Amino acid sequence: MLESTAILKAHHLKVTPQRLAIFKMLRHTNVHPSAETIYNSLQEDHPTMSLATVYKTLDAFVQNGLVQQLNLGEDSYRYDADTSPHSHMQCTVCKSVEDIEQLQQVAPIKQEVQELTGYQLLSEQFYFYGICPECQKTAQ
Amino acid sequence: MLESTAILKAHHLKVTPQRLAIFKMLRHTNVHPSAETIYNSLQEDHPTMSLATVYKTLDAFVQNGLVQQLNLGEDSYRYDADTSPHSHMQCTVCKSVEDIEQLQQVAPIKQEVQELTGYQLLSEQFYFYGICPECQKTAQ
DNA sequence: GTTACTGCAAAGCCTTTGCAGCTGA
DNA sequence: TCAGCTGCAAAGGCTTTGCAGTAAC
Repeated sequence: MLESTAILKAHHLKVTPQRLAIFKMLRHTNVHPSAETIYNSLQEDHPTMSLATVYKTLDAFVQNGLVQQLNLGEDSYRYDADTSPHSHMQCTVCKSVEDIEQLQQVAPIKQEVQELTGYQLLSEQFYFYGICPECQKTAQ
Repeated sequence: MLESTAILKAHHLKVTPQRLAIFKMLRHTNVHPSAETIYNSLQEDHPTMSLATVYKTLDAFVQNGLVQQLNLGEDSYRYDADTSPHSHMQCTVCKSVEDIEQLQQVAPIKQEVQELTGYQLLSEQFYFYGICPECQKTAQ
């Protein structure tokens, strides 16, 4: 994995401790945190960092394609440092979000949409909702 | 098409002029309006109706499965009276939203996700983004 | 030395809530 | 009648903005 500092520099973003902390945290988690979650989890190491800085930083990352903003129909956005094209799945019980990488069936559906609509397709977001294996066990 | 009044009654919703107006408007449009758009377009016929009533009404409709709430990553939600399972496509230029009905490739991707994740799949939302035929012409 | 970022507070915006009065069934 | 809806105003919650001070380069 490339060094976080190098990636920020490559995008002409000034490397500050706050930015590094947010970026590294996002790259090392798979929980798809919200701005508030990020803020809280960095409170201990960066007690003076403000929520506004988290938002501004996340915005800068999204603008530069370093992070992807997820809109799962909750009250707030979630953020994902995995920028490869992939889908997301949310458990309707525990609200956790999982990445679904490399679905074979994405290409055919994109092609069908393109043929059907005449749109010049730029991107897509697939959100799946269901009950995760863990919560299925608990329910029994 | 079933009468709007009958549909509301069937869901034990009191039939008020405001609700009828909102429901009919949604059933006769394909622009996927926001709460504010609905409010504005009904101002002439229902000048005393408040935005809060629009929100409360839309919430009641969504709870009863009469209307579906769309989350396209804009500042506000959009609403769609077409409750059949279908996908949505938004033009990134003119921001218009189109329904995409009966995609053949939805079933295979759902099956792939189910097998891959072990989730009990409940629902899904597919959002496509691109440039519509109209805007493609304009750009040339 | 500049440019751009941080942090605080305040504001913005969409949406929800509380409540008194009204109305549909 | 009376449960439930409307409309007004106020509040809520997430996110953005303005600005002075500060830090990165």
